[in-house]
This record gives sequence, structure tokens and C-alpha cells, in this order.
Amino acid sequence: MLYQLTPRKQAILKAVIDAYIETGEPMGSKTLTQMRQFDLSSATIRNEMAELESLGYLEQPHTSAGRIPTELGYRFYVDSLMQDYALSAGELAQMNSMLKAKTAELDKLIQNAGKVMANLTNYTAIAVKQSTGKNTVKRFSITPVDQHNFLLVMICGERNAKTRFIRTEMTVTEETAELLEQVLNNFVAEKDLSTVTLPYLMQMENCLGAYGSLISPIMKFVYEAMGQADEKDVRIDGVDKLLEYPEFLDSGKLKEVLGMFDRKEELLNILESADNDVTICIGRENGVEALTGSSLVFKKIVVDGKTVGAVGVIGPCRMDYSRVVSAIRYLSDGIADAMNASLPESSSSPPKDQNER
Amino acid sequence: MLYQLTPRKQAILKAVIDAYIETGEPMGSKTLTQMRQFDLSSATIRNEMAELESLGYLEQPHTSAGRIPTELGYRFYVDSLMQDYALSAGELAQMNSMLKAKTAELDKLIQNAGKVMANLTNYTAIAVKQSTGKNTVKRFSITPVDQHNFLLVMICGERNAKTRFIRTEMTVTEETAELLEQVLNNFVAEKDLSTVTLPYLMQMENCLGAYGSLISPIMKFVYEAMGQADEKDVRIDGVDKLLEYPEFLDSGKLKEVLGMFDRKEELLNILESADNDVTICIGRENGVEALTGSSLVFKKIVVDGKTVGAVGVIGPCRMDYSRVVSAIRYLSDGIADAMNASLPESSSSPPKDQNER
DNA sequence: AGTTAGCACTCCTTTGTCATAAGTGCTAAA
DNA sequence: TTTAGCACTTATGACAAAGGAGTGCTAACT
Repeated sequence: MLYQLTPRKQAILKAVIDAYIETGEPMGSKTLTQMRQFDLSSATIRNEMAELESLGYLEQPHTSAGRIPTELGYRFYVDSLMQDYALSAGELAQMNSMLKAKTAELDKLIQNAGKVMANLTNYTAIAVKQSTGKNTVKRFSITPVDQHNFLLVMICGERNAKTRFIRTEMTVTEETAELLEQVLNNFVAEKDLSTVTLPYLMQMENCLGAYGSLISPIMKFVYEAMGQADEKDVRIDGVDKLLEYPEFLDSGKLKEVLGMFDRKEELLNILESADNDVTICIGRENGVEALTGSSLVFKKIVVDGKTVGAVGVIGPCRMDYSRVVSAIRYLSDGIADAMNASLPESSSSPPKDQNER
Repeated sequence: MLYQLTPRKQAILKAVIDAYIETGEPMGSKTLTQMRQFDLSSATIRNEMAELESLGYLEQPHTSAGRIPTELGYRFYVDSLMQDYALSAGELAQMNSMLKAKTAELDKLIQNAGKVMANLTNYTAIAVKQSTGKNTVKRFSITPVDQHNFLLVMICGERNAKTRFIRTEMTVTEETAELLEQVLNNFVAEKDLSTVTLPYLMQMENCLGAYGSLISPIMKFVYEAMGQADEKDVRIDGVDKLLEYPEFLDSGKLKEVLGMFDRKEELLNILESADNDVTICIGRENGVEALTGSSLVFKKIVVDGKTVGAVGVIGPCRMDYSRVVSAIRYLSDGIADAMNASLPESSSSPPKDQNER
């Protein structure tokens, strides 16, 4: 689009979209003139709107209805027209109280963020926790629980550990555990799993003597755990919010969206496309059939340079983007800050409170 | 109800409910006689139905409509009339392939059970994983990760471990870790947390000398982890299935039920009432306002004598109880068996395949 | 040239009427 | 005790008529 919209067209487009986002009713020229925002007659507005339609920014549901925004219209709106929304004191309070909850566990924080987000924005929230595992185990630890049980701990990434109880017919002492731990750390730790071949395993068995038979169940678990290393946990909150928007009530839309909530991989695919700030996917832009007519707004959570998750909302294209964007940015950054704060070395960058009252 | 229904009344009641469960349409006397099941005229059926109505088992949506079951009707149906449903080969296959998946992790198993359940029954599934934590830590383990990071592992119940990375400005060596581990195991392990008082903590600090300052962050985490010891993870699958039943489409029912899915405590309260076999809650029986008109069918999963979770479905009162009951019983027992099988000592009780083809 | 008033036109939505179908309760006969 | 028959009730769907909101277009105005 090389053609630039005149300021007046932009103002009209903005007014139409603002109103439509609020009411959900198509906007007619007459109604628009009644909001004393423009010093023009309805006929003039009508002409302008007709042009905005032929340019692809507006459309009519049917001949005798007002205009509603097209996806292109929304796109232009979020890129150029939309104003920053200043979070209210109440909204900030709600988010801060969640962020400062004593339990600074990342997954809890992300889960709660979803809930707060759904409440705050009145749209369905999506919260993803993504464990950052590589294909190597950094270190093993084995702790005996009682004579026949021990706990295997694998330290994978920086902040990622997996545990598993293993039961054996043999008697496990502190010494056995120590030995097992040493062998594992020598042979498997810091190595890519693909290099752990059968001869390798046999060598380990030899080292362990009578306890060699324990290697097999342990490695079985190691493989399992690594297989699900880049596992992502997706939580959906406030599904009922969808019902507040008539665009989901009729037609199969609701069913499609709910169905997609069970196919979380598709959702994740979309979230993969996140850039560094808040990402907005309007309608077809996300490329998923079921989400035609829905918009996603989301942002990655980056801790210590790594993406550890994402939060976002899903709702009708007619979404209050500016409020949602502010909330998501604040929450996502807030979580990142809360986590970074628990790493002493990065305390040089204090949490930025973009909206301190 | 001391009054016993005559066999004929029971037969008619069963026919009405069976048909209504299948079609969702109120059942009239004429339609009923057309299914050649009874050798009676519509008028006779009518009289019987009128009596069943005055006894409280049936009701009419409006004067000129057929009859539908009341909650009392359903109750009598599931208690006395319903036939056992024999799971089909396909259904068994689907469940078995899930149960025998290589990843025998309990939480994964329960999560997947929810998905399978939703698919199989065509109702929304609820899967709860309940970690069986007590208020004591059985054993601590500390593993250094690098100079400034170590991993704290707490073994709580039999099969329950919690981990947390802790960062410190100090340099942590293998020896420090060992010392810390010993002190924790001596002072805190096997003790109720309420006995760990301030003087106690100071004593520990003394033992650790220069590393005394590590006690505080560690204990902070211990308290946190214990606080969420009896945490329950609730997963809902197949929410879109609700839309297949007209009883949810209109009225606020859908919204109420979806809203309740976000207030998982209420759901858990209901599930608490589980008895040892499949539990059926019909309509108001569950005592939760939002679930009037919905039924829950669920069963606990018991491993090694402890309740580790539950699976169930939620749907309209007009639910295919017999099919659902069979599926839930099979899955719940299947998970329990799969888990028990991984405990060598309990291998004496082999999985019972109630429906082997 | 841009703006505005006026008007005919379109299409959705609501309302009312009516016929139809399904099912009932009741009475009287078998 | 069962059944046939009949008058009555109510939901549902089709159809027409009326009303409203908004449009495009033309012609006049600044």
C-alpha cells in the first residue's frame, strides 16, 4: 500500500474501529456524526467510508448495514492508529500482587499470570511454560530412599531438573548410590545421548559389577525424560469469556476454537512466531483455519536470555487491542523481572515499572 | 420410596430413558408403542406414564410434549435399570494403547487418560492428579551444579520429590553440599515442619559456620513446597464436546459450566466425594449451583493403597451412563494396574482385564 | 472541488397470523 | 384392566407486513 490515507480518513477509520470494538455493532455514517467528533455531515462521512471500503479497510456485512473493519483495517489500526492504554491503578495492583506472591516458582507464576490475564482483559488467556532442555544431562544425582528405592535426579539445563523414583529388588546402600552416581556422571553426563551406544552401556555395566542391571532402567528413564525435554505445558484460562462475544455464539466458531484448545500443538505453532515485543495475530494472519475470525495477542517471557514461556490472550478480531497489549507487556516483563531478580548477577537491571502510579 | 415400581412401569421407564438418552427428544406414548417393544396401546402407556410422572420419575417440558426423566428417574435408572455396557474392541484398543505407552509416568498417564476419555465417550473429561504429600520431608539431597548454584531435592512421600535450584554468592563445593545435606537431614528430615522453630534454625546456622546464611533461602523453599504439598492438578479435555448437546447451547448453562472449569476447587470438592467404585452425580446431587442439569461420573485412581488422582466426565444429565461407566472403570483401574505393576512387590495382583476380547 | 440535503432503495429484524404436528387427559366402551 | 375416540394444549415453522437503519446517487450549495 503505497497510497497514504489522508488524516481525515485515518480519523474516521479510527473512530469506526474504536466504536466497533466497544459495541460490536456495525457503524453507520449517521451514528458516527452524532458523536460530535467530526464537523461533517453524514453524506461526507459516507463518501469517505465508501472509499475506505474500496481500499479494503472496511466492509459491510450487508447492503443496509454500517461498516465494520476488515483484517486489513485492524492491522492498520494496531500498527498506526491505536493509542497506548495506561493501566489503571486497580489493574496494576492485581498484576503486582500476583507477581510478588511469595512463591516465585516459574511455572506457578506463569499459571497464575494466565488467570490474572483472563480476569483483567476479559478474554481467554493462554499461558505456556516451556522447559528449556537440551539433549544432554549435565549431572546426575542418586539418593537412596530406603533399601529398595532410590531417587534419580537429572540436571538438564541451567534451571531444569527431572526426578524419578526407581525401585529395585537389590539392596541399595549409600555406597551403591555413590558408585552409580559416579559412573553415570563419568559416562553419560555432558554427552549427547546419541553417543551412548550399546557397547558403551555394557562398559558401564562392567564398572558397576553386581549393580550393572540397574543401568537399563535408569537409561530407560533418561531416554524418556530427554524425549520430552522440550515439553511445553499449555494452560487455557477463562474459556467462558469467549461467550461474552457474540461472534462466537452462533456459527461453529466456538466449537472450532474450543476444539483447537485441545490440539495444543497448533496453538504452540502460532506462538512460535513470537517476536521480541508483543505479537498481534489478526484473524487469518495466524494461518490456522479454526482461528479465522479470532485474534491472538501474546509475548514471550525471556529469563536469562532464554525463552521460558509465553502469555497471551485469544478473542474476537474485535478485541480491545490497546488494553490487552499493555496488560500482556506488563505481565510478561513482570514475570521475567521476577525471575531475573532471583539470579543475583543480573540484579544490575532493576524491574522497569512502566506504569508506576 | 417404599413403593415398588411394577415390572411394567420399570420397563416403560427404562424405555423412555434409553430413548431420551439417545435422541434427546421427549418421548411420547405413541412413539413408544411404535417401537414394538410393548404389546400395549398408547393409551395404556399413557396411563402408566402419568403415574410415573406423579411418582416423580418423569416430567413434561410442556403440556403437549412427551415425557423426559427427572433426576429421580435417572437415579433409579443408574441404580436398577441400566445394563452393563460391553466395551467394543476398538474402544478397548484405544485405551490399551494409551495405558501401555512406554512413558509410565503417572501424571502423563492421567493426562492422556483425560484425552482418551473425552474422545471415547464424547463428553468433556476431567483428569485430576493429586500429589500425596505429607507435612514432613523424608530426606534432603543437595547437588552442586556449578560454583554458585546447587540443586536442592526434597523427598516427601513415597513417590514424590520436589526440586529447586538455589543460587548463592558463595562458592559451593562438593564438601559444602555434603555438609549442608547432613545438617538438613539431621535437623529437618522426618520432622513436622511446625517443630522447626527459630532457635532450631539458629542452631543449624551454627553448625554450618560460614555457610549458615544458606539455611534461610533453603527453608523458605521448604516451607513453600510443603505449603503446596497436597496440590492437585486438574485437567479438562474435550470442552468442545459440550456443544454437541443442545442442553448446553441455549441458556446460560454453558457459561456456568465453563466458568466452573476455572474454579477447580469446586470441582475437586465434588470429586472428593468419590466412593470406591465409579461415582455418579446426577444434576443437583453434586450440590453445586453451576452444575444443575449436568452429571458427573468419576472414579478415584488408587495406587499402592493411596488415592493418586481421579478421572471422570461431565455432561448433560441425559448421558450415556452405561458406556461412560464402563470406560471410566476400565481406564481408572488400568492406570492403577500400570502403576502397581511398576512396584515389584505388588506384582502378585495382575491387571484384571475385565473385557478381554 | 469539496460538501451537503434529499430521496429512492436494500436488507435485516420484528411482529402477527395461521396451519400443522405431536402429545395429552378424559370418558366411555370392550 | 385395557382400549378407542375425541377435544384440548402447546411448540414450531412458514409467510406476510411493517419498521428501521443505512446506503448510493444526484443535484444543489459554498
